[in-house]
Amino acid sequence: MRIGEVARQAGVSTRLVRYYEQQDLLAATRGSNGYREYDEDDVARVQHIASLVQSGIATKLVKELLELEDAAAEARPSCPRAVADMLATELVGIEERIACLSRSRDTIRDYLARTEHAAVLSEHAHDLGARSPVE
Amino acid sequence: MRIGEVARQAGVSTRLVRYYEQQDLLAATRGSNGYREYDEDDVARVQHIASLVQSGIATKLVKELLELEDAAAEARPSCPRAVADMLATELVGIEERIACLSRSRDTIRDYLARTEHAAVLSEHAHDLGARSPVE
DNA sequence: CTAAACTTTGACATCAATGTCAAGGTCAAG
DNA sequence: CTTGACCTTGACATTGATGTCAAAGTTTAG
Repeated sequence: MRIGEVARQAGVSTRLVRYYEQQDLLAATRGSNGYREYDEDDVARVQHIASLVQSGIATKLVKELLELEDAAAEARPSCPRAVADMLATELVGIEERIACLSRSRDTIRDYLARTEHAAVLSEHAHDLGARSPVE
Repeated sequence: MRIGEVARQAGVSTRLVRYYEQQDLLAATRGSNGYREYDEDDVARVQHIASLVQSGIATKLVKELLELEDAAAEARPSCPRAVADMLATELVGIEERIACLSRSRDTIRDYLARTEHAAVLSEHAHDLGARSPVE
């Protein structure tokens, strides 16, 4: 599949797909004509990247995260102490974001639930499971 | 307390505090000398704003969220259908970010737990409760 | 073959969030 | 009173994530 298709399926612009590649977050094989070629996994990867970036994760960190996932297989990975510290720091940053967003999610949900338009909650029904603890 | 102190306590630059005020996210009383004056609640508000912005929430939306929280008291708020729809849309956006960040959090945790530096997890100990479901 | 739709690279534009610097007022300690 | 630390406003610079446009090659449908 070519760039236009992957962009459409992932819901981003082709510009961004190229940008992600330029930032080393994504690799594409090239056809003999020079066109980038992708598969379904790439669509998922692009979606993942876009989500992370929209969540305020800098592309530099996104790259690290993707590498961690790619290397998820390794049973007992080894990394310099400094890297582990950095990751731990990023981890708390991410945890803080989650807590913060969870709070806002609850705020919106509670608000909507009390308006006369509570119905929109079930329309845009997503995962209206039990309120998860703020973690 | 003045701007330098609130900025220090909230962990942001004074520049940002003024920026937030300019974006109507924050209000300050003014002393007779023209200096902005804040209290502890403002520190919390600034921290909250900064967290939201760092989570990729645009200031325009942050403003909406803060207004919702401020108006949390109203028992049965009324809002135009269009506003409710907009909030519902933002809600799913936020839920997606939470899911995405939760996944990355798990990735980092799992990775660190398998390295020889698993200790950093308890050092930067934060809330190491049971892994919450990805919601 | 031709026209429309796509792709490539590269440059330039934009927008939001921040930093930084300057010129001047305020305040507190010595 | 003077000096250093802090505050004011305002302007300008930067950075990251994007959009947009242009010139040129490619592919595909008719």
